[in-house]
Amino acid sequence: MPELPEVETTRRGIAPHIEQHQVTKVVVRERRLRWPIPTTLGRTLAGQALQSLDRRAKYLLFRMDTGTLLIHLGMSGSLRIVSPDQTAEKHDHVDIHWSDGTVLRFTDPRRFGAVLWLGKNAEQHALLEKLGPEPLAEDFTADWLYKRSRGRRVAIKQFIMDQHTVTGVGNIYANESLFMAGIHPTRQAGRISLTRYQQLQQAIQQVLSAAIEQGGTTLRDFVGGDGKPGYFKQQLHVYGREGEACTSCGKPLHSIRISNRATVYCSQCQR
DNA sequence: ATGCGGACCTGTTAGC
DNA sequence: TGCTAACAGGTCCGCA
Repeated sequence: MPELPEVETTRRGIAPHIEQHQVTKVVVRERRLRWPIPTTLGRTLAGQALQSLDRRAKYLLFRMDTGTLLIHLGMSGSLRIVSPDQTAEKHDHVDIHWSDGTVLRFTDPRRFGAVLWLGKNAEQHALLEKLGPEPLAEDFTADWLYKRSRGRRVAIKQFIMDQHTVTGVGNIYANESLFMAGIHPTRQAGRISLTRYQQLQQAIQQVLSAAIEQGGTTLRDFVGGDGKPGYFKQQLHVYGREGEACTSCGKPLHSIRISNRATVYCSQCQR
């Protein structure tokens, strides 16, 4: 489900409700996620205060007194603030209870998500250590994209969806960014000029910032921490629009699959 | 090192 | 109406 804008929307939605509060207990109903939820999680978290809720790539990082709790939403995960008396549904796998009575509920039908305790030195953890730059930070530059791509034959779309190239770009925003930059999604990453990488770097930043402003993209069921859907869907130019007219030139949009992911583009505007 | 395909899951929808 | 297949916002891992 969630790419960077949806994760960021979630973070902003839930942070004000739980920051500076203490965990009272953790209820785990299903620990079989991407990796099993540690059986000691409740004991580890109980009594600890949340100093801040950060995001790195698509990971939410709960900075606690003695370390970091990592949550990834996978394809279908969501986090919501619920009232303590709200009964749990089928896929509500984890509840974290806080000192003021609020409950943070993790829901994930497909169970591709993750809930892991990283302890101290979280940034050295294998999942975080080798991530690329944050797309909205200053170290995400056209130069970095250009240098990293030399000699690489992968399709540019796969290249920018690689979290070691730049974090947070998933299938929707990869399609949208390439359309905005006028780059054909199958073009080899190593055969794109610095000038075009400048356009791509800007396109990624514009698409992601606009999506964050709109509260993310809701295709079917994404809701932010406040339970509201995202409105960026109205601004999608290519994703989910195969066969429809290109918003720029009017030609019907093409649809192909790149590494088994739906890829939509305009053969006229993207080269 | 790079690149590819399979794996992990459930739910919804399209097609017969 | 019911069955089956394809597809869905992610990414890790093993193998060539």
